[in-house]
Amino acid sequence: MASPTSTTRNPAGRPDPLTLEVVELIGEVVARFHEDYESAAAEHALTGAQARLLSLLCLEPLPMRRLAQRLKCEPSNVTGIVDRLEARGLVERQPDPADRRVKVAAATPEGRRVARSLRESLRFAREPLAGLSDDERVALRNALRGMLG
Amino acid sequence: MASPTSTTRNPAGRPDPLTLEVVELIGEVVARFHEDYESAAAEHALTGAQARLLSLLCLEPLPMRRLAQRLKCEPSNVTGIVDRLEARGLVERQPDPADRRVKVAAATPEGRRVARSLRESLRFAREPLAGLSDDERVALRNALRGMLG
DNA sequence: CTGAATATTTCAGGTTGTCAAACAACCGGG
DNA sequence: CCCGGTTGTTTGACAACCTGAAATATTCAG
Repeated sequence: MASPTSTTRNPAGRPDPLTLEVVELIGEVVARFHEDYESAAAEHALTGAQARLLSLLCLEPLPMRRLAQRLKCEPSNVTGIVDRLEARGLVERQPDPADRRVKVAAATPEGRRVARSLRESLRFAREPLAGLSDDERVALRNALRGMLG
Repeated sequence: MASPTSTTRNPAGRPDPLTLEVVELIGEVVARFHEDYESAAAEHALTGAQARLLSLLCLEPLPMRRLAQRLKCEPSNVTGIVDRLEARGLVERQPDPADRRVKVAAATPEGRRVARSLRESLRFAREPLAGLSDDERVALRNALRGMLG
């Protein structure tokens, strides 16, 4: 379809050096991101899983089932995580008037406060991003969009 | 020091929309990366932690202590992971002739084979990267380098 | 030689994750 | 209406990961 001689197409067969380097770099960024996320969560006495779940619930209340889908894990696993957050008053289970089987998990005001504080303490990508010029940030955004699209 | 009116500098104070979007995008890339890594590991009957440790040992044998440093966890944790890999013949503990306290973990030939197969099955970043042009890949590489520098 | 420091392991305890089974509630067809 | 199948949540048993403290063995400095 495209370029006559080389470039642009990279069929999984033989990874070119550029792609390899980018993969390597992404690996490092992922590692740092995770590190920072975990330690920011720990500063708020949360585990990574608890922080992710709480952040989700701060956007909107969700039934346990949907929560499991978002977190890509089994619903039975979500039960325990919500249990622990509920025991600390950061989350509560509400009955769903439309379907008495489902329990909707929602962040409490305290939970939202903790989540906000958590979000603000996340320097993970902000700090390294500060070292980039606007042009570089735009290029980065476009490349990332392309990867996800 | 730098730009007169705006751009380039972004002191953590007020995150601009561009930075916010990039942070969001990085979050998604990180999530996908992790997903793919875990499932690639699972295809080889490895957990994520086991896959990371085995990959490290394929570069060079390492004492338990250093392994813990690389994995950013406690040495007592490494004991168990190496135990399980050793039970499957993928890793072995060797005595260090220079210091009888230390045990050096090394990948076995079988371990190296599994690790190679694992590495090859990692489509995580390769596939999304395939959708990018060379120019975009170069821009992405430069931005990532900038973030890590 | 003695005592402090280091490398590894063991143990107890907590969190995350899976899977199978139980239970309640919904829903559609007789 | 009621019955059977499906769906949402929880519970239980189990494995892995992870931490912290204590035990053990070895090194090293004085």
